[in-house]
Amino acid sequence: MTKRVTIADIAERAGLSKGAVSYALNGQPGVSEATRQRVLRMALEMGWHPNSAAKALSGARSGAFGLVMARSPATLGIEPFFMKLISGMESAMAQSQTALLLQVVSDHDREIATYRRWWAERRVDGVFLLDLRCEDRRVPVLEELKLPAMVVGGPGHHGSLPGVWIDDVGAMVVVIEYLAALRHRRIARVAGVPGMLHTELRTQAFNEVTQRIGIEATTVSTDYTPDEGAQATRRLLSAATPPTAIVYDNDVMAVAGVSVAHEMGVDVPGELSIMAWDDSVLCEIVHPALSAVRRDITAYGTHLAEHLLALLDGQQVSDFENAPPRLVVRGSTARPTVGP
Amino acid sequence: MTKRVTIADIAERAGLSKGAVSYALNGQPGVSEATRQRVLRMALEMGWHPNSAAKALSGARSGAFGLVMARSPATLGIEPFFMKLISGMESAMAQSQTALLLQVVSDHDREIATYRRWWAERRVDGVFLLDLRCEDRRVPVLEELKLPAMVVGGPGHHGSLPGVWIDDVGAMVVVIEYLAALRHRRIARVAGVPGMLHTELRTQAFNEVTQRIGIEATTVSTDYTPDEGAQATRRLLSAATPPTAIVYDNDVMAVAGVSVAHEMGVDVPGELSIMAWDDSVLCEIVHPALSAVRRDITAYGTHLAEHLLALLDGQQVSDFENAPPRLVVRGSTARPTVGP
DNA sequence: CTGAAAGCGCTTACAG
DNA sequence: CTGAAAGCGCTTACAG
Repeated sequence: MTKRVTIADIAERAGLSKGAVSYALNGQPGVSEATRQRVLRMALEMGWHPNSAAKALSGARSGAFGLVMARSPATLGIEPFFMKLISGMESAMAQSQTALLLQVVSDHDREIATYRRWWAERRVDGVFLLDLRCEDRRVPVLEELKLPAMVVGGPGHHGSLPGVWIDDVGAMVVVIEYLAALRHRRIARVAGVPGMLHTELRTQAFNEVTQRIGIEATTVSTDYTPDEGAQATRRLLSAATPPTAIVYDNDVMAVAGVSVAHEMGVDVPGELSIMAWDDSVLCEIVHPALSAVRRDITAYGTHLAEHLLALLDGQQVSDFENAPPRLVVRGSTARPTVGP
Repeated sequence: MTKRVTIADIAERAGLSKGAVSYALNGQPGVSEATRQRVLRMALEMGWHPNSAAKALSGARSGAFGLVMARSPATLGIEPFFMKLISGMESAMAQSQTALLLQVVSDHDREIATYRRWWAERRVDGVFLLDLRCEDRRVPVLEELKLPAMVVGGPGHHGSLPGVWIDDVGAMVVVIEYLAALRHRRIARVAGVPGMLHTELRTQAFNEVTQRIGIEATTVSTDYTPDEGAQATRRLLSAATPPTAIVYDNDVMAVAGVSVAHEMGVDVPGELSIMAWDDSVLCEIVHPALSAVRRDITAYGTHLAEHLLALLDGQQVSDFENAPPRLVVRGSTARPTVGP
């Protein structure tokens, strides 16, 4: 096991040319079925795996997809979202022997530089674009490079690149209608980073549905960190007529919100209902456990990878909407006990 | 920008052979300084980047390190540890144009299969081995493959592979002595997965120091999930003489512990002090904020990558101990108000 | 100091 | 159905 086996070794042992072995191994026409079986058996026996560099160099694919995460060190790793997404991607990629190249950068400039370098180096066959913005400089770059890409987000604002998303608008409607049915009349929203498409879609839906139902609505923007989530909560609860329900744009800010409520002596859910957006194990471990909008992130990742693989196979890939989110009700939401 | 630039293009433009261009680009002797500068300028102008496959195939490195995470979907992504570690690794790898290949698998069998495949495919130049166990089947496999590897953990039990670790034993001594100084006399430990080296090292240190000081000690094993952390806490607090302090092996279990205390009406820190092991933003967002053992995980990752790069450069790489952890005291630890 | 050539391990037209 | 050969884009001894 100290030397790597090549197709030349197999060819020699089988008494064939390297070309014939290659055809056999790749299921190409040009060899008899008997020969193919013999070669496949030998390759397995000898522990052959294709040299990824040689395969890539001879025109085939590099066998890797790229994922760049542009985030500040502070927000890195606190949301379970990304590991789940990655895990879902890989379960689809494993079957086609595709690896995942991960790069963490500080901003979009470096992210774009990474795409250009990967393209020039032929490092990856395609990429996943995270955190789509309404005006996203990265989209035209990927279009220009003709680097196959799947956008994590939508609908809209992803140019000619195919997008995969989850229906945020519908979920927001469900959330607000539920809270309204519980007789909440003042609802606030602690939103994520402005300019991100899903933030804007949710804000727009929030505004529309609250206006339609006749609910007093407030939105506060944050950078997704628990620190800003806590500050936003303090500000909202310090108002003359504070909201009786707050909807947070992620799980960690909602957890921070519960802590602020404790700190200020505000009863959850008696005086304040709290709703988290991505459901996660975090929502279950705080007290009270948090009601949340649950999305199947692993399936999201799987769909993204499947579509990117299809794109490379030359198939027509269109946009795709995942299964809609579900509302998971736990102890943090209830009919308010304090009158308006 | 639609066609990739190769050294042949540069050679033609410069009126040189491909070999000369290669020497110039790689800082090898064999070209005059003037020629080298001219070639470097041209390469930059023309947007040249080496084709990673060609480079790898011609005997050089693949330019990638591999990281396999063997975890159940349930525990995936809840600890900020890994993203921080990865981020630290990449900051060192970026300078040497090395990419990170990430693979998520379900168990060690698949992890080992991944190492064998990566080796045969020449996919990676080296790997990082996570979650070292006392009896670790993966170590002899990497030794057999002669795949350069850095072990995340130690000291000990990593065979001939170099390890990088943080002093868990010393940290445990500091933690217990601190709690003892606060007059805690019954301390429990909610430990991670048995068989993991750092779990065993901490347990051993916990037993030794509590015995030396004369403290009543209990250890409960878990799988690191908040669910088991919560259950362990309930069991400990239901005892006839419950502990007045609990040390948890990660942050999410400590947060779960706080929730259980709330749920059972146990005052933190009055009746129960809670200490988390890895400090993270989670510890800051709960109420009360958690005292914790803080380790510089990003630096940990950076050291790991630096050492693996050095190993590939043929340097003598020995084991390395990171800067010791620090005790960060917040609101969850105090002198117990209830007598023993 | 420079050029021509072989080789890395594959794939793929092109002849037989 | 099969073999011999060129080529992918680099690196690196080997001659000049």
